[in-house]
Amino acid sequence: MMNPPDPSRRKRETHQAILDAAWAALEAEGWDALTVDRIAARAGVGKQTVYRWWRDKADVVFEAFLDQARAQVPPSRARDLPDLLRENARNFVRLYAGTPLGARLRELLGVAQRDPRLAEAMREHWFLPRRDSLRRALLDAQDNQLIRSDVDADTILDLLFGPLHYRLLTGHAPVDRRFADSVTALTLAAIAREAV
Amino acid sequence: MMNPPDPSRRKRETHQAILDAAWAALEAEGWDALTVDRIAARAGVGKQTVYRWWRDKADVVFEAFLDQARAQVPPSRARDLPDLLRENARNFVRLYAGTPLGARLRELLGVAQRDPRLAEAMREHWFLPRRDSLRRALLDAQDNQLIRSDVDADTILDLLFGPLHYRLLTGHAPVDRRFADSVTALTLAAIAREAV
Amino acid sequence: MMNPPDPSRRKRETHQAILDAAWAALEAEGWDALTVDRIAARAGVGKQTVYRWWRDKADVVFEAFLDQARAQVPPSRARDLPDLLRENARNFVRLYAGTPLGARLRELLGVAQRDPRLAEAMREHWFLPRRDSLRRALLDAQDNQLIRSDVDADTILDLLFGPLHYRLLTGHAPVDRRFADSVTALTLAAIAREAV
Amino acid sequence: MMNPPDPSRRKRETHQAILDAAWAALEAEGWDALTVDRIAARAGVGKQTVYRWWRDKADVVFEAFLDQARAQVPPSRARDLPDLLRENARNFVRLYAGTPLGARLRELLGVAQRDPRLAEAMREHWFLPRRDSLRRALLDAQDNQLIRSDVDADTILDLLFGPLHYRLLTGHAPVDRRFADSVTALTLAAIAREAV
DNA sequence: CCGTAAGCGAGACGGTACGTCCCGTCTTGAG
DNA sequence: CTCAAGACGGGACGTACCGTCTCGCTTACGG
Repeated sequence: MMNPPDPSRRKRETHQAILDAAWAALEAEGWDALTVDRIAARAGVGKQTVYRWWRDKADVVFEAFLDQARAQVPPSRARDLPDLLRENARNFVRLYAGTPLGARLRELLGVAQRDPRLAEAMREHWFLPRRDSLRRALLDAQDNQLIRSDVDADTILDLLFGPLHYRLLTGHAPVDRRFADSVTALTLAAIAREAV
Repeated sequence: MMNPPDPSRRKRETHQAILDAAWAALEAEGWDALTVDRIAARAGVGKQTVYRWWRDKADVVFEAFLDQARAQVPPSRARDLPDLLRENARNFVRLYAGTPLGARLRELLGVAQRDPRLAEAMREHWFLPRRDSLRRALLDAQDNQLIRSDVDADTILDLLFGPLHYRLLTGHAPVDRRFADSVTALTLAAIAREAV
Repeated sequence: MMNPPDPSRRKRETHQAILDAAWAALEAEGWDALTVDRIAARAGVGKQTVYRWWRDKADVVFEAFLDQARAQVPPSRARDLPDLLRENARNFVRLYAGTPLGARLRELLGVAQRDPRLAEAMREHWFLPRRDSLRRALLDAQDNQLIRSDVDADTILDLLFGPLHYRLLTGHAPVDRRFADSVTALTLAAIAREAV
Repeated sequence: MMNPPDPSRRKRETHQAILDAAWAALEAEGWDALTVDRIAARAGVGKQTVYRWWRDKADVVFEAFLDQARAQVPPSRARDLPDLLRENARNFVRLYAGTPLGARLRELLGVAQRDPRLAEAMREHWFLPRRDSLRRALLDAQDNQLIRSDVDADTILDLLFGPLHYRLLTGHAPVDRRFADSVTALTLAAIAREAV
């Protein structure tokens, strides 16, 4: 029915206006109060223009989220693995605990539980990229026998990020710097080379 | 306008019929296809009767979920802490990875990200009860100096459950028995008493 | 299912309290805002007690209406037929045009269009009684050759009451004393004995 | 929240489909069994589309009624005023007494008693148009001194239509051709020029 | 003078229509 | 020819009432 749109003809300002409108509305009202109608109206754009380039509300919102989050990553200053893990854990806390960005991350991950396409997009564009650099560092450390080699790097990443996300999503206890540091320390303890 | 209903006058069969209908419909169609109308119709009940006792769909469904999950907990055979942790991790995998129950848990936790009241209910009636017995065991072990005492028991629980839930929700890697055992082992390693 | 209730055990105050509550609520809010729940609550009575003695809302309300209207009929002072007709027309205007009673009469007659049982009740307990005394006077006048005898008395009554009700219900023009007198005069003209 | 819709963008077939569905359902089931959901479903239309263009059920149904009634008016053959009045009275009986159209007219007029906006619409689009041509004829006759000039034309119209509607709504006696002719004759008698 | 059956206040219940909201698709008219 | 504006089919929502039913309590009459 609908020919695939020609991306080269896409208007750059319109694209950004939609993302901005989506993020503004999202930040102001949260996921549930957000409607595609409102995004379009706020962006001064026809609804069809939104649906031409994104599949659905989740799709736009996730891109708007990425667009925002992109700006937030500070450059790493870590010099060794412990530093790096700690820095990542602390960044997580700083960026997502108690911030609009964190609230949106929670909402998006929530929606993804019932929306496989969003889930796939989040894995590919959010979780995996963030894990990749750390995974490389872990593999390096294993190669250099700085940490145990009998544990899958991905499992180690889960040991670090799992508790942080778990608390973020369940809210049973605060996600603060102290917690970040505890998790980092425990993870490091868990993967320390066995005493010889 | 509407006085709070009197729970003592609640019809017992009706209550159960609604939970059963909710669960049946949920299992058959999933969260999104589920409507309060259908729950009511399937239970042979007026829609208002649902809304009299539950605030919304999420509320009913969570109670139906609890009602189902209650039956599934096998008695523990664990004799020491490592056993207990491993048993819990394996139970998690068995009960929630790739089962309808797990799919519902994911959906509910997802919805809870945009529904603070459901979030609160899940904390109180789902997460905390499951953590409590383990927390007691951890505190015991700390008292008896079997594990490190300088780490908060809740943090240890997050180290165990965090990774499991994280994978369940993000789906970036399988949640299987191997993973359960890895996480258990790493957690135990992390909290082992320092070599003296 | 339900045995017919024993009227001798009916509580007199309760009966009146319900009628009063119905009328009070009706006067305050009009037919549509009126619910049996509210009548019962206002009367301090169980809903079932209402349904025990009346078939439905229309039934109660009509009795409440009759109960009110009963008090309003002034004694007739008319001495001849023209006087009597004029008095009736003027009473109609005074009692029903622009009064709560009139608004309720309109509403009830409106509801009766879709409720044959109410229609029947209104004919029997409202319209016919009011027509009867006038009909007798008309028949008398015909016997005494004061008016034409070749016209059905009921038709004459309709000639008098029809226009009044018609305006009351359609509201296309005011229902005032002037109109009442015009209709009376025209009716009298219509039934005057032919000039010999 | 909702801007007023732009009538020029209204889909013509949809409009008619809704009116047809409303009338069909109305004829088949009567006012009370009629629901907006069913109208929409039968018209193959979203419920919102109904509510976009009509305020409520009464609004749609009245337009559907007008749409039907429009087709039913036979051309007049009357040559003088008596003829014209008689023709109108007989048409009333033929079209509304004992016909679906009449039943709907009764129901609508009934509902209008509790719905001022419908009442206004009926006055403007139903009663007044039908009175206008007759009123003109009456004024003509008065100018030509064929009938009394001291009586308001509207009052004369009420004298003719009042009794017909009154019987239609109260049902205390048949609305038949005989009655139509009686009322016509009496009305003519009432407005005849005084014998000089 | 007591038991038993009815009336009663209270309100939960099955059922049904309402009118609103949003989704994602389709249509139109102005630039 | 594009695209803002928004009408459209579809469908869930949560509310309101209807008239029935169920629960204890209280009242009054008959054994």
